[in-house]
Amino acid sequence: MASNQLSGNLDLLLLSVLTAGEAHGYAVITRLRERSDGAFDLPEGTVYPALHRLERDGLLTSRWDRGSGRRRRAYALTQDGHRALEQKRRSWHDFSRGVRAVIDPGVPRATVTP
Amino acid sequence: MASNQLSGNLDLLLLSVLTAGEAHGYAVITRLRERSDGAFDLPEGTVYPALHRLERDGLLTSRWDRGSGRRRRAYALTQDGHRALEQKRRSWHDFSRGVRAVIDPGVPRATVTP
DNA sequence: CCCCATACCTAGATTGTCTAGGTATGGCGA
DNA sequence: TCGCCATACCTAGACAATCTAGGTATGGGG
Repeated sequence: MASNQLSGNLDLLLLSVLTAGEAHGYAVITRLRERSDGAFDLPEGTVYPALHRLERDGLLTSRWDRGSGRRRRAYALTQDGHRALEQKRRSWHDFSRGVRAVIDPGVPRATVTP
Repeated sequence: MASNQLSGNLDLLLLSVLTAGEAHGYAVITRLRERSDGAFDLPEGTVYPALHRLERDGLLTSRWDRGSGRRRRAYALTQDGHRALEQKRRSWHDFSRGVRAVIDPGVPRATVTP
């Protein structure tokens, strides 16, 4: 995948994989890789700080999980997190529609006003 | 549009609007805004340095155009530019497919191997 | 003849992702 | 049983890209 292409869309991806339910950081990375068929294989140094930032901004909560022997920090979406996810999904659709409109000149956009 | 969403995809957009033919920087900004229905209204401080970078990397050439009174720097795609554009289009398609796969869990991807 | 849209430019701020390190441990294979 | 690897977490600083905020100049319309 191109270098810094996911800049600005990482939050959308992280929040998305957490809609399936609580997960810890390492599992987020794994899920992301699996769900994208290997396209998104993010380094830990990218994901952990991003999760911390999202928690700081109130979109995620975390708890230490000692269930399976090994210590894990499990993350879950907050109410604000769900709202932000919806907003970011819309934003993504607008953005990708914009890109398509620019790179596929043949296909005109639907006109909004009659 | 979300803050830094176009990070990593700006080159794709710039090269795309230049496939229609030679254009100068200001016109690139205008075309981008029009073609995207206002979604991409990029500041000059973003576009001019990006054009310089693309020229430095050999994807664009430029010439000073004194045709219409006012001085303009007209940019055009090079051979490498065309190739890079194709590559970036493919990269975009892979990326957006990946995002869709992650954010729309219901829709499974086509399996590549039989 | 004045003003605004056009047209160009750049230094530095900002931000986000990645590199490159580090620590710790549970479980499996030898 | 013991060593090693995958799991699991973390952070400081590098790096790259975009944006902010300035600046200059000019042609043409009102």
